[in-house]
Amino acid sequence: MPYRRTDNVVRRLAEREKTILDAATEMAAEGGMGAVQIADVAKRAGIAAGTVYRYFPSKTDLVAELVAAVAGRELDAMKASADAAPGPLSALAACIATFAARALHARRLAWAVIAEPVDADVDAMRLDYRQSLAAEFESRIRAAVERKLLPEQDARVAAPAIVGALMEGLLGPLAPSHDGDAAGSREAVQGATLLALRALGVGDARARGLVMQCVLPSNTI
Amino acid sequence: MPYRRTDNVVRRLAEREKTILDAATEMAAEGGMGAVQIADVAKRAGIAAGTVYRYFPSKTDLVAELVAAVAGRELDAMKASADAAPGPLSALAACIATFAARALHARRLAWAVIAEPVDADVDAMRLDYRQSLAAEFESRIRAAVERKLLPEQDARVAAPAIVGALMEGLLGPLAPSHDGDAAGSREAVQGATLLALRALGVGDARARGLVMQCVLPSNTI
DNA sequence: CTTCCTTGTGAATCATCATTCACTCATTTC
DNA sequence: GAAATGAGTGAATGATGATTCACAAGGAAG
Repeated sequence: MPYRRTDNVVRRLAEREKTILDAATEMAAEGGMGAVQIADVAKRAGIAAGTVYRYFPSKTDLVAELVAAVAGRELDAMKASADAAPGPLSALAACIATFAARALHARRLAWAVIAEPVDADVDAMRLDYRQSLAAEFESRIRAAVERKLLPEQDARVAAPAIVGALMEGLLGPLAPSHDGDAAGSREAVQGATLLALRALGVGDARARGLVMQCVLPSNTI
Repeated sequence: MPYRRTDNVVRRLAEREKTILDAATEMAAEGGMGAVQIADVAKRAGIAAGTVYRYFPSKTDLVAELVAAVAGRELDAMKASADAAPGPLSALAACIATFAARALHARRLAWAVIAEPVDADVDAMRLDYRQSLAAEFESRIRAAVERKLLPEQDARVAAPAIVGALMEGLLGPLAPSHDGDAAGSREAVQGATLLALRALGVGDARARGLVMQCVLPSNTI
């Protein structure tokens, strides 16, 4: 039995895999998905290009894992803040506000992971995230509709529409920028959340109340 | 004076340019922006690849013209239907509904022209369209806000958010499909318009009224 | 320390497309 | 018809970037 992976080696391999993934994530956060190029990722991770392929069978897989990691974190945060809310409507508000606040905080990365132009293979991966994102909103919308807290509506259309509204309103290239402007960011998040809640049929006054209630605490990024 | 362009030649050249543009548009409508490749466009137009470059200095220019052509048509339709409306709020509703209906009608093309993943150069061109689109909504939102028909809000955020909501809710990969289902399409357009109006702060009841008033006539694609 | 296997390397390869260009073909003018 | 010039061609070129692979280096077992 001339060779076997030692715990030490296993740990080092896992660390390196994480290093690569982190490097790729940083590239995406700084320069968008287009900047995620194997050669550059390898350089940032301090390894050779070929080594990346010892850890990920293809670039598509690498990007898929990166998207999954980011998506998982975001979805968890959304669920946590929503589940902590007192009722279905404030859960919805919390969910939306959390997504908005966190996305705006890491704007470029969020855009890269959700929407930015890339090729078809990678795009398929991102679909999963958008899917989960929409699903999260959708189930909460349904819950609220069932309890007559929202007007009757097709949650299958409403959920992606909310995702789209938040994306374009906060992250997209047309959205105003709030670099290093904490107050402006908070306002933008509140505005977007308000808009989203109203879109679902919450009255303006009620929506404002919900926003006031939830955006401030969920500010924890 | 051994050679000069005859009217006949000028016409033929113009025709061919249009043929190329049409071919590119068809490719985009069928397979998305990724399918717009010079060699394929040339083949569909019945010419050699090199000939395309007699008409367009680069692929980016070709795509820019294609986007501009589609965008112009859409913006005109939106303006026309909005200007025909009796008041600022129904103008807004008409504008939104027209965009939604027409986009859903040529879903793939609309998606390609507005949002679909492509490279940076091309993306810059599309930005103009989104910009104009958002600007169109924005000015109408401002008009309505000024007359107290909508609650105070930041139109700079609201306008792109509406674009995003319509895009994702109707066109995006998560949106339900209504191929050849006219009734389903109309319903989707109405639902999306309703959602967009509510997002801007129109009350549910009022919004429903506006939708009923405008979606049906503006059905003219 | 030797043998064996795994991991790391990075230059070379491949694939994809836009773009070019030396050439042929068409049209105009005289 | 001949000269002149524009239009059309498509194989060759170039750029970009992912992927491979023959080899080197490193750690494990005896």
